Amino acid sequence: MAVELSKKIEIARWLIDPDHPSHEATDGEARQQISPNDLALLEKRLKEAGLFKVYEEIELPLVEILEEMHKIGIKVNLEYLAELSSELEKEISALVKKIYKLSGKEFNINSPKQLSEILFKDLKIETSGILTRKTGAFATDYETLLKLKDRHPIVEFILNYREVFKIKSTYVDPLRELADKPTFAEASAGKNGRVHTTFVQTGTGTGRLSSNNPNLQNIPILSEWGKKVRKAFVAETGFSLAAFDYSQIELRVLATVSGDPKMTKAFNNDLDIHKITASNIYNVPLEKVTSEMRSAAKTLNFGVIYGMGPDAFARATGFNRAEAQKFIQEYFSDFIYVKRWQEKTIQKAKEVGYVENLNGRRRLLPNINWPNRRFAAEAERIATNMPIQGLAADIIKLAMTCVDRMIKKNKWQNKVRMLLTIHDELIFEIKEDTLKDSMMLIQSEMENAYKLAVPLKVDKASGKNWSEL
DNA sequence: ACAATGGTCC
DNA sequence: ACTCGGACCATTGTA
Repeated sequence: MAVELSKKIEIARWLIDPDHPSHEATDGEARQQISPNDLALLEKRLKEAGLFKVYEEIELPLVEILEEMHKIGIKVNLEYLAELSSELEKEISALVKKIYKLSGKEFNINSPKQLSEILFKDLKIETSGILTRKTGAFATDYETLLKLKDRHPIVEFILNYREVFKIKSTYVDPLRELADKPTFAEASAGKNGRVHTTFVQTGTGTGRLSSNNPNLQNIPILSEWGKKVRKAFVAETGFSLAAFDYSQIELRVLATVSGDPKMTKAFNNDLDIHKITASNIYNVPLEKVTSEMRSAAKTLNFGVIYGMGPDAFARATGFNRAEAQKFIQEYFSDFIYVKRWQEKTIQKAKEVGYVENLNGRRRLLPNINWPNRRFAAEAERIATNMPIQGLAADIIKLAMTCVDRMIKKNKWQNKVRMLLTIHDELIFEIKEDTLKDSMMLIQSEMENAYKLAVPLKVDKASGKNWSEL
């Protein structure tokens, strides 16, 4: 089955300028109908920009795979979700009562404005060190409330309320609402309690996919309530769910693009990268690395990918600014190739006005040369992040195509179903009798989907529901 | 409708 | 005062 012309055009436009909103199809609005001739023009531009391989070998093969994933959907346990919803409802009303009692009046807890009034005016909680918002109200976000925990007993209940309300309103209830409601009619396969997310292929600046209606790429995992949400995603009778995630794919990409010998060596020896980093920046032998040291190193590793500055690193770790600065300096003296690669990448971006990853996927950076340092710095962070995030995205997209091909080669279409892609992770629904064999092959396809300077490592797990993965 | 605030994920 | 990349979505409150 061939890819729709309009889809090709959408993808082509997006590849040329991924941040430009115009590639998305709009309905009623006065939007020029694009003639078939324009695709030829767009494809010519793709070739000129070195984007044609990404277009043809990564994006186009993915179109039908994503359509299939949308049609199949993932099964949710609706009875369980209904119970969970009423359990949450009870929890919410209990918390509401306590909060009203402690505040002495009824108000809308969901309103940051009203909440701020209650906390800092009515209850007269000390405001020292509390940020104020644009609107003038004091902040009431999680970080802030944590600071207030010792100042008033109500805070604990607010925190609990926030969590429970979030779970119910953002996940549990929408999932119930969206079950059996695919976006396209032809995807409907009757009432079987499946949720049909849409993976948007042209929705990000870096090349990643996004997911909406519902977004299944941000289902909770950390909290206990979050795990209960994950339990709602189940395999059909006779099937299991199986998850495969790339281990440290972005840092492996960073090791590759920077050519950093220390980082490369760490991955080639399959060592714990955060521990290695900690050992380097703290100048202690591996055996002397504590969990706190590893944790700080982990933050720093991610920070480097995101272009994090000293302030953000300090805030994330609790170090003061000077200490944070010292650690960052130490990091770059240890991983000097990483520093050099970042500088080179920014330099190049300033010259040509865009960045590109190893496959030629690009992102335009119109403000990287702006005099406004705020904007320029933001563009610089994007410049050093996109080649990493964007290559990781390419890899998983290629892996999806490889796995799809493998499934067809084995005639497993009815036994192995690709359901979800969550940036560095793929989730399948697999018939029991094929579980073991197919899991080995999927893992292998993913690990061999792309050649980096270091191995790609994929961890796998299976279970009857998502929380077991 | 849209901005502001807040929260969940990788 | 503020510098952490990429997404989606719920709710409130104002226009």
